[in-house]
Formats: sequence, structure tokens, C-alpha cells
Amino acid sequence: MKPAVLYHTDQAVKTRRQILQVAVDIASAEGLEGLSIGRLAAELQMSKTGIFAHFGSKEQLQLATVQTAKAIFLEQVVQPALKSPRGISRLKALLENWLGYVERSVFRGGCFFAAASAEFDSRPGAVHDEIAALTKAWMDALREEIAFAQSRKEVQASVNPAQLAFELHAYVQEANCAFKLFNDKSAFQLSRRAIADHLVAASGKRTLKKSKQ
Amino acid sequence: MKPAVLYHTDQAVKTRRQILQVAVDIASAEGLEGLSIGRLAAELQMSKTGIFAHFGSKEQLQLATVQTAKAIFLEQVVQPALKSPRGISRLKALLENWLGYVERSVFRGGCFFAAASAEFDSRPGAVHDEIAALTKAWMDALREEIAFAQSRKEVQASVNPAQLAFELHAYVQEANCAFKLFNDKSAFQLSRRAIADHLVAASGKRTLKKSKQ
DNA sequence: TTGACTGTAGAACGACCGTGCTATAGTATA
DNA sequence: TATACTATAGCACGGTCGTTCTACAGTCAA
Repeated sequence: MKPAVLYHTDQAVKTRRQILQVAVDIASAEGLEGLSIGRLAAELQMSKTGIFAHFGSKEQLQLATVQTAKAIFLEQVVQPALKSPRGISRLKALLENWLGYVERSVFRGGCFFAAASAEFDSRPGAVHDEIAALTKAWMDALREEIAFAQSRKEVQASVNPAQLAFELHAYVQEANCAFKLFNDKSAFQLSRRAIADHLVAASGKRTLKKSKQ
Repeated sequence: MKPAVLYHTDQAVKTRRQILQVAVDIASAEGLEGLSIGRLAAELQMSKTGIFAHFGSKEQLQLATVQTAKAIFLEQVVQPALKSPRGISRLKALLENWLGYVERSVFRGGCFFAAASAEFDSRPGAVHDEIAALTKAWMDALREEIAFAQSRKEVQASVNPAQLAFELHAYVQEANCAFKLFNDKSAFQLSRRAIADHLVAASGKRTLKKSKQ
């Protein structure tokens, strides 16, 4: 592998960004292995070398693609949620933004990380490690938000934050899987209902149903 | 594609079975696309032609592999649960057997169908359709068992069977994903806890905790 | 003993893979 | 205007893929 050339010019940065935009789209639907350099070259009307030189190896291309997906995820899911106040409110925003990001097909193949996780969960390497780290960070974020909500009495003290995070994450993941496999949007409805009911239960309020607002 | 030869001799049936056993193992860990005929030939010390002739095409090999996985799943998860009486008891058995089948690594790559779903959810074809049909059948089985439990008053009338099936399925799927990605068995504990708590809630009994038995 | 048929091997095909070498047009610097 | 360097192209390599054609040893029926 060539030690990944220099490439610091404005144009090079722009080209690299264009490549990665297409790469993320392909990878989300056909996997990070299915993402081939020849395929990218054809799609971008460039030579294979032209693509390759920007990364130096297939693995580096995959890692850069994951970083690009991470940036999109942060922009689409996490950042908008930061406008909501910490605690149950932000937790709801994170989950709802996640569902929205899958529902409106930000990535052609559904959640990029769900697809990448399934693809790399049984093989070693830097790509696996990166995806595992990012997934863990997301789970940690959910758990910490729950813990914060608990400190504000928005969530009952008897709730185990890791347990609740596991369950909420399971709901959104399941929505993604069901939607992609059956191409049926009703999975989002089930997921939203599961989240809402569960959060009500965790809050301890019997049946709230805030009338308006 | 050659029209998949005749092959009805005892020996041919045996060979085919041996091939598929290895195929299922490879496919669960490296995907149905990663399952290559050359790889299979090397593993079985046969020629590529020797393998190929049994199926006629890669797609037929993949479909046969899915059928083999289905048979194993039925044997490991569904059949043992049929010993439990219908209703909440059998529902619990189905879920627990599923967790056990992942936990003891019946397939090297975790749940075969979870992996195959993620791999084929974004592409058309017979393999996708078969996997979707099998996944749907499993979901239907959960839902029907819940509906039966409801008819026996084991589950509250207010519960929507499809909703509960979605949530329970989400828990087991999440256990599989977390276990494979992080190689951490604690996911099973979280999953079991989620299932148990949820079934208690659905049964309507406030906090049962049957003392012994 | 002959002949048909079965299961497998060997070799080859065209296509695509990731990667490396070399050349070159374009740009920036001197 | 001459020089250095950047970003990309062209081409080729060895390898693997799914697939096909042909050959052949083994078995079984006549």
C-alpha cells in the first residue's frame, strides 16, 4: 500500500469529499465490502487510481467512509437533539431523530451503523473496532441521558439506566431492521409506541396523557 | 446455469448435506455473499465443480443454505418449545431457546437470520424474499402465541399482540447484535431481564414473584 | 461384456477485485 | 520561462469470483 499521498490542496479535499459522499451511499446499501473502488470510479467517472490515491488502501477508504457516516449521523441525529434540555426531553429527541433519520432514508440502506455492525461483527480489524466504538458511544449517550433524567426525578430511582438504554435502543434498531426487510413503515409506529409507553412507565406516572401541549 | 444435475443417489444426498453444513457455518459468520464456492471447495477438499454441480448456481446454493439454517433453527429453537403448553409458557420457551441458541453459538456468526437479514434487506431477489418470509413467520408465531395467551387471560386484554411481539423480538435481536459486536455476554442478561419484566407487566399482575415454583 | 448414467476433477473463460508502476496535464513557485 | 509538485489517467499484475466444457472413474442395468 502506497503511504496515502499528500493531498492537501483545496481541490483534493473537495474531490475526497465527493468520493466519500458516494461511498457512504453505496456502503449503506451494499456493505463496506461491497463498496469497491471500481464501482466508485464508475459512479464518479474517474479512474480507479484517481480514487485509490486519495486513501492508499481499501481499509483506509472504509475507515474514511465510516467517519463520513459518523459526521452525517451527528448532524442529523445528535446535534438537533442538543437543542432540547437535558434529561427525558433530550432522550426523546435523540430517539425520535434517530427514527426520523431512518424513516426519511438519509442513507439508502437504512441506518449506516446497523448495516456496518452486522457486516463486521464477526471479523477483526480496525473497521470493526471503530464501528464498535461508535456504537458504544451512542449507547453511553443514551445511558447518561437516562441517568441525568433520574437525577432530576424524571425517571424513577428503581430504573437501571443501562437496562433502559438497552431496551430503547432495541426498539429503534428493530424499527430499522423491520423497515428495511419488509419495506413496511408501520414498524416506526410500533417503535414509537414502544418508546412512549416505556418512558411513561419509567417515569412512574401511572397514565399521564398530558391533555394538549 | 446448468439445470442443477440429477443427484438422487444416497451418496449425493450425503455429500450435499456435508457441503451445506459447512456452508451454513461460513455464511453465518461471513455472509451469504462471502460464502464462495472456491472457499467451500477448499474447506471440503473438493473441486469447485464438485460443489457447484450440486446446486447449479450460486443463488441456489444460497437458498439451500438458508433452508439448512431454517431446519437447524426449527430443531434448536422451535421444536423444544413445543413441549411447553401453549400460551405464555410456550412464548417464554421460544424466547429463551432463541437466546440460548445465540449464546451457545449454534452458528459461529450468531443468529443466522439476523445476519442474513441485514445482508439482504436492501437487495431484491429470491434470497431476500425467503429470508423475509421466514422472519415474518417467526414474528407471526410470537404474535399468535401472545394472542392465545390473551384468550386464556394470561395476558391483559389491553395488550396489542403485534406490539408486544415487536418489543420482545427487539430484545432478543438486540442481545444478538450486542453480543456479536462487543463479544460481551452481559447483553443476554439485559435481554432476559427485559423479557421477564415486560411479560410481568403484560400479565397485569403488579409484582408477582411467585415464591418458589 | 457392453453401455448408459452418476458424481467429481481439470482446465479454462471473462469479469472484477485491490494494488503498483509510469506518464502527464495542470498548477504553483522561483 | 523554467522547475517542482499535485492530482489523475492508463495500463498491467496476480488473484478470486461464478460458470462452462470436457474428460473420466465408478456403479448399475442389460
